[in-house]
Amino acid sequence: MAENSKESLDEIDRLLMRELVVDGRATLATLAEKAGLSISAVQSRVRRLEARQVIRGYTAKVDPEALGLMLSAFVAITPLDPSQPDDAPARLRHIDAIESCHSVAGDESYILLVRVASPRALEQLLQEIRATANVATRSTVILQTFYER
Amino acid sequence: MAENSKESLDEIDRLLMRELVVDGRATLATLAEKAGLSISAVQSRVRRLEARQVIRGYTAKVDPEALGLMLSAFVAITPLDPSQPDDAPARLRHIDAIESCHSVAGDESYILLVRVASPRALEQLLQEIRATANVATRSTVILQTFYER
DNA sequence: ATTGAAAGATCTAGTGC
DNA sequence: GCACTAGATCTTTCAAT
Repeated sequence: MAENSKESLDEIDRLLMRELVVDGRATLATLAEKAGLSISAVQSRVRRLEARQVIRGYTAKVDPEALGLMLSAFVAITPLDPSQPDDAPARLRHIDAIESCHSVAGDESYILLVRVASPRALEQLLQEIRATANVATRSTVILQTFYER
Repeated sequence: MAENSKESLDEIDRLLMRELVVDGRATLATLAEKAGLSISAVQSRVRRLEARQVIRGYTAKVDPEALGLMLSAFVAITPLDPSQPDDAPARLRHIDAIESCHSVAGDESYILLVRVASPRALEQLLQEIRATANVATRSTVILQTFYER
């Protein structure tokens, strides 16, 4: 994980990022007004934040249930063979249903967040995960999501 | 959680959403080209997806570590007093460090994802969570995030 | 680093099919 | 539901400070 900046972020940078998190399509004109700067000044700041990868990109927030992904779950995974190199995250990367993958300091090695259409689809996904990465899985089904920011 | 559409999404809607998840700032012209439709047609579809809340908004993806939030953790919480109404998510909603809040079908009632600057800040946050919602907490520190889509 | 201004690209709203 | 057009708004680029 390389460091990505020599200079730190000032208050205006933080303001711009806060605004862009709230509205990823905010125009430079809007941002300039809130920051009290000219459009060009805001533009160069935003481009710099993007180049430094402080801002990694922009995305639409989509309702998973609207896409038919009615079931979400945390899946904790434990490698079964300690003698093998543990490359589970790389092996699992191609599986679309896996939204995030973290290594953790807990009973298990990794925690995934997955989204599927149905309990049946979760079962199939777990089989795929176990077969692909040679791991045991422990799943915690999400009943309701109150907020995700 | 009310249903939000009578008509289902067609292939073009799905294409547009995929593109907008990859690039939340994609222009209507770009989307129109990929969809093989006119700009107006794409515009009305995107506006309709937004109105139906299939697309819930747009956001900049910001590197938490660039903001000084060096430590992320899952926090599982258990209400301590079953005789009280369980409104933990509402009580915790105002805490900025909490990125997401789900109720789950597992040993605990809720799982939060939190981001803080340091172990010391995590300790303070846990105290705040326990005091605010009258709950026990069990934390799992994230060592590395391989991907979050 | 910030400003200002001009040219080009994009969005929006209206019309008609 | 889709396409086309015109006017408004936004972004980009560049010279200047």
